[in-house]
Amino acid sequence: MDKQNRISPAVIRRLPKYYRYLGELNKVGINKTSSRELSEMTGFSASQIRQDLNNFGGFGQQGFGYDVANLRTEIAKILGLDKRYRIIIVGAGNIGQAIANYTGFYEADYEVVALFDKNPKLIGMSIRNAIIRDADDIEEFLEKEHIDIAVICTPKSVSQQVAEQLVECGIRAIWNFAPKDLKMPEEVYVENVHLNESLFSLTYYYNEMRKKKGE
Amino acid sequence: MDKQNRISPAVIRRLPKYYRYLGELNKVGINKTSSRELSEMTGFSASQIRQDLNNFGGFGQQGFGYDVANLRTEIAKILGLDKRYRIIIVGAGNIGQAIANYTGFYEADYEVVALFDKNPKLIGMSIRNAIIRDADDIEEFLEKEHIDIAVICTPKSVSQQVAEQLVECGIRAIWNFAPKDLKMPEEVYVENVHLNESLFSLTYYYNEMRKKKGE
DNA sequence: CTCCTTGTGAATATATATTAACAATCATTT
DNA sequence: AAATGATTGTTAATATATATTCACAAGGAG
Repeated sequence: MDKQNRISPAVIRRLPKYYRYLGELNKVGINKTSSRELSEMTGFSASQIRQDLNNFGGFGQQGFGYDVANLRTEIAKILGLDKRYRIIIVGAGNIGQAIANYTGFYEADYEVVALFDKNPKLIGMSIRNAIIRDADDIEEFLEKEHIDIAVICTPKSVSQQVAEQLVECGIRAIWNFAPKDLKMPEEVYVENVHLNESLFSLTYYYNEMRKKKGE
Repeated sequence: MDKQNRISPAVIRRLPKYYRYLGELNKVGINKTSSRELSEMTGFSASQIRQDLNNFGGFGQQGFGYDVANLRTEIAKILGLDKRYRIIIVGAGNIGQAIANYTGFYEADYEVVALFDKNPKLIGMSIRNAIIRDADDIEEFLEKEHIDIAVICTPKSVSQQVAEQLVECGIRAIWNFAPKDLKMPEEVYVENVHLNESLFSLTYYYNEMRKKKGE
């Protein structure tokens, strides 16, 4: 009941997409859908969608389809979006502030509880009810407050060190925006958003297209 | 000479990582390395690294290894980082501004030429030499200026429409931060950064770990 | 009763990673 | 100048992960 239960990461990556498309259907007032319809919207095959969902149980009605709101709720439960998450952001520069202001958060129940920075000019400022605190107070803060997810938006030079400190204080989930691969014990899950790698890939494919067109 | 030459996307995604690690070696003053050493740093197998590089030619010296600076330059060429790119950012909200301020850009020769927004309060402001202009002037602007890459940081509700407008004006590379899958003709390359999907995946794995620990 | 779509399994295809092997060849040492 | 040791470039074989395709019984809606 361990290896058998393990769901392919590719499936997990698709769930948020299903969730998003179901949200769009919901918003337009459509409350019934089918794997075929979802296929047209998402570009994934109907069969794949059914198989993906089947990893977690049967959420549809045979011969009928899926109830949009219900399926959306079920996917939310699978992802854990039915719970509340308390977040801190370490590094309150451009990216850190942008994340704190990011409204996409609030679709689910994520709450940015605090930001941390070294820069005295930033300390004391507040962003959407969250105060920017002195980075030296992280440990003290984490002793008192329960935090689920830490977002690392520091310069890469200190990211590893910051991550280790956070883990020492009990953090087990890191959303890493620093352009560095954090070396972490395996009980810590790190989700990377490497913007420069993303941009470099884009650049490669942009040039490939230009070559193709030029020939 | 088409299907044979096509390089797997997985390889392309690894190149920026090699580039980054070589940069770090360079910075520390190390000018010679090997696939074995790179393997230890990156976590990819030495054999895989050699195979990846071999897709593009031989950059090392048999019996010796790789010259760090040279290999880095070669990877830069492959990705196209030896050229200059002119960028516009559409949507000058939190994310748009953060991207404009993002210094990771300037490792390579990317230049943010302008931002665009609808909000009169933002229009006229400037961020690092780039002025925020009226979104109504995008077409006019693109007629006069050559732009390589457009970054979409608008709300999702208008992202598709904005993208179509950009493509009409000749844009062929889009870096999309809006939580929406853009439907584009195939001569346009879209690189998505879907922050909420990233966060939702993180949430899933965070909960999986908690379950494992709880049992 | 009919039609439709799910849930499910199986078989196959494709993409990617892993492993092994080794000749070629360069730097270094002797 | 020759021997040594190291590491690339390269091919091949295999393993794994993921996607695709087909099929169809089961069961609910109408």
